[in-house]
Amino acid sequence: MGFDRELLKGSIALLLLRLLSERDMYGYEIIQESMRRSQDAFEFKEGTLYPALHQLHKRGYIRSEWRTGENGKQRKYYGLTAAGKKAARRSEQEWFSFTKVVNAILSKANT
Amino acid sequence: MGFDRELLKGSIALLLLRLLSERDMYGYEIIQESMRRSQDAFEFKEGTLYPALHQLHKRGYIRSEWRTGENGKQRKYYGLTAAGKKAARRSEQEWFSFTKVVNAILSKANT
DNA sequence: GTTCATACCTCGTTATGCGATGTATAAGGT
DNA sequence: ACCTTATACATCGCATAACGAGGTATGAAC
Repeated sequence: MGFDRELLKGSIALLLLRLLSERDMYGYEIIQESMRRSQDAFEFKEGTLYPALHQLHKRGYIRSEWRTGENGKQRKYYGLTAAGKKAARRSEQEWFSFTKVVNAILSKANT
Repeated sequence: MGFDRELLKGSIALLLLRLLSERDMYGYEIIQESMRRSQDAFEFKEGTLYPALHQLHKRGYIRSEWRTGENGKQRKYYGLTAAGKKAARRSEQEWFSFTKVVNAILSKANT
């Protein structure tokens, strides 16, 4: 991943919820899309992604549906439920306030 | 803590290193100081703090020293080693680039 | 016809936050 | 004198989670 792996924790769900709030996506697409947007700095591992998706599903935040892609391959598309959309907004808010607090502590440590 | 606990992971070491780069502090002081700076939004738990400090010590990033405070109580002061100062700069850099990437993914998800 | 990209998944290891719990001292109230 | 509270250190065990490794299946390309 490039980053200290520990930094990632907690932001996984946030990223998934926000990505899916844009449009329905299938697993492999999520991996590629997040790499593309981060210029390969960020790479979802499959061992991370699928369990995370399933967990969000279990929590009722996402729904899943098999569709056949243009290439004839079966793809499992994931999308947000109503609760998921709420959770997306909530977790994004939490992310902003969290980074704000960390940055506050950091900046005061510089003086 | 208020936040999704998972968000914290990985930023703990960062915060400790940056706080100690400012001045030597003892454990209890770190807890109070981080609460003060975040307006009580951020509270280090003792079960989190001390193991984290010991781990940083084991990695050679911090040194510790018992001193007697003005109130007559024994306090264990922690400070950064040379390696710790380097690690502080490194982890701060990593934090900034990490938040940049996450924000990049988030912002594109809004369009 | 074999290799590669696509596409899904699970399991076990490892790491870690932190609640619970324990110890000890000093201060302050009653 | 006694109790509570704040200070100050620490450990242990539970639960959670990232992810490397491994597994299966399909279509395309060479």
